[in-house]
Amino acid sequence: MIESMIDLLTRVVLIMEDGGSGKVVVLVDMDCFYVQVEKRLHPELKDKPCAIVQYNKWQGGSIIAVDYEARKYGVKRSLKGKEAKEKCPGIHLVQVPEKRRKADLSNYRKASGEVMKVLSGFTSVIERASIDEAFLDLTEPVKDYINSNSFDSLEFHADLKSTHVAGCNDDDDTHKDDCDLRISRGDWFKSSCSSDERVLIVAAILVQRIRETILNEVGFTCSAGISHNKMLAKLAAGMHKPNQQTILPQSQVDVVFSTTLLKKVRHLGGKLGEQVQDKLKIECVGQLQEYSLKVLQEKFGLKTGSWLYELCRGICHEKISNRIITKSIGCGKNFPGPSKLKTAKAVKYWLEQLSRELVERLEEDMTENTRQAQSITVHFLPEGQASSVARTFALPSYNTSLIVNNSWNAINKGHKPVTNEESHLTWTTGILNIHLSAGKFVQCGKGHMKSLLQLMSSDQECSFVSASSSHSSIITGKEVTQMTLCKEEREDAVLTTTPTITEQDQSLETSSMNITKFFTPIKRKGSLETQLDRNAKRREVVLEEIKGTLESDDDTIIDNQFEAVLCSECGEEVLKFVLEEHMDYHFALSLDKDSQIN
DNA sequence: CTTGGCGTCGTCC
DNA sequence: TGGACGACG
Ligand SMILES: Nc1ccn([C@H]2C[C@H](O)[C@@H](COP(=O)(O)OP(=O)(O)OP(=O)(O)O)O2)c(=O)n1
Ligand SMILES: [Mg+2]
Repeated sequence: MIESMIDLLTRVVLIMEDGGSGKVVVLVDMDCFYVQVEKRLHPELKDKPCAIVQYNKWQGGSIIAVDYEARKYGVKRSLKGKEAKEKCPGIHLVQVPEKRRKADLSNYRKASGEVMKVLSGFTSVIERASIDEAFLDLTEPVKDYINSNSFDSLEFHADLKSTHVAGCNDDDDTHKDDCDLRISRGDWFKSSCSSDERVLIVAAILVQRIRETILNEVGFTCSAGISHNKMLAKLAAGMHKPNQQTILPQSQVDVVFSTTLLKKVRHLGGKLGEQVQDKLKIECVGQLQEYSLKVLQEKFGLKTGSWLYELCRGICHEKISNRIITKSIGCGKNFPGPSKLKTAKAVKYWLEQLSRELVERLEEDMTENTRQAQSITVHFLPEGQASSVARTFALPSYNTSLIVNNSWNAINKGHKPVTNEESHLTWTTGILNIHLSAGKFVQCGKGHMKSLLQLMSSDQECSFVSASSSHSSIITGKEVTQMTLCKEEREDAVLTTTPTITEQDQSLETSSMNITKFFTPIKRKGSLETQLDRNAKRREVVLEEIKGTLESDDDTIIDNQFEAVLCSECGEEVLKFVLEEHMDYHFALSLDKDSQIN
């Protein structure tokens, strides 16, 4: 009787563990990503120790990515270029490209897009987690693979050359030799008769294939973690790098967690992790199992408490959203100490630079993803303040002047000039950071067009799925007359943040899409101009743009020559009869920027 | 110019 | 809703 009770309880626990869910979650993480991007561009650097720096004027610039050769010398992120040279004299430092006097990350974003596109050929459920990471839900592809392939377990061993199992004997780095992984992992493979573990082995075969495809098609290596949820997959991915993959099954959670530092777990790398460590006097995630749900909730709150309670048992309900493009597009710049922005002119200049970059990226985004941002948030950090201030305004069209103007007004409201010397504004306290971010995207367009990327990623058969099972399910005939707020593609798993024990209904068809309409509402200013007559026409164009914006701004209608208007280029009050002269200033500004592009 | 600089996402209120 | 803040890459 008592035994059967215990048995029942054990079953309940097993079901609650994510291993019991049968889900397969993978994190793909590119190896030293920016370095690989630059090495692809400059193949002569391939076998050299290498790091990426931005802004090399001060102390040789800051390092933001380091390859594995240079890491051997102790070079790491956040070092100055100078310091890296001291540690590794042979290191090659590649600078981040600059445009408009700021770092330009577009190369890396594009490369990231290439990777996401390859990934989307393998499963319809992908979440872009960062510029170089994506979570994949391989639950369905694994099922399909099992249903369409008769395999014997020996085949696994041959296929899984770069695969580790977290917490196994050979899993620490004590053996660096080429010990035969098939033998060293053999025991685990043999004893892995639970279906949860079997699906992870199958997943490893698929992931190996995915990684090979990425290498062949875009030329980058990556590492991967293979498990049942995001937390475990992320943890596993970091265990063996570069160019390797790690399985972390539920059965290995306890042994792995007994030595895993709290801060290594996703979301515990910051203040919360420190709090947990300090309040409970523990170091490793596994030690959290000693505490009851009640105690954890008392100490850390209801939500965080139950999250911790499950987390330390390998359970994590975090949803994998279906999205391979960003939900916001932003750009910003710091102006530390000596370079802080002290004058209105300086602030306006940098607003102009940032707005131009933003509009450029937004326009590319619109053609690529048939969507339009509806709002801009400007963040700025006044000297002396602990944190930055944010103000949001509507973005009716992709127009640089409008963004500059509204941002300037926002900054002026939150940060009044303290002194006004000789007709130009001077703040005694400067601006240390400005950031512009566009968001609230709406899908747009007429007809049932989809972007190229969406078509290729969602509508096609998964690459390793046999022809027997079809995932395609195109919803037709639905009328969409307005632009629709961008939402993630979903109709799949029901995942709650509470530990409900629900059998996942994994229906066969998983790829549905938003019905979108084709849409081309934005005027392309000067798009037909040739390079030759560009400058000749430029002035006119600038003037027209400025006037156009002035008139379209409700509170800046020009009535007579002596009225002061808010210039939409800079937000400054300008008398109408000096407006033209004032615009010369903006014209000069625009030429300045053109010259910086080259 | 002390963990930098630039960029994303999610939660809380 | 927007805005502050945390966490991450
Ligand atoms: N604080 C950070 C962290 C990362 N990155 C950029 C540069 C990295 O190349 C890329 C990916 O970050 P990762 O943390 O994944 O680091 P790497 O890919 O460079 O190395 P690893 O092989 O350890 O993943 O993001 C950055 O600019 N600033
Ligand atoms: Mg990486």
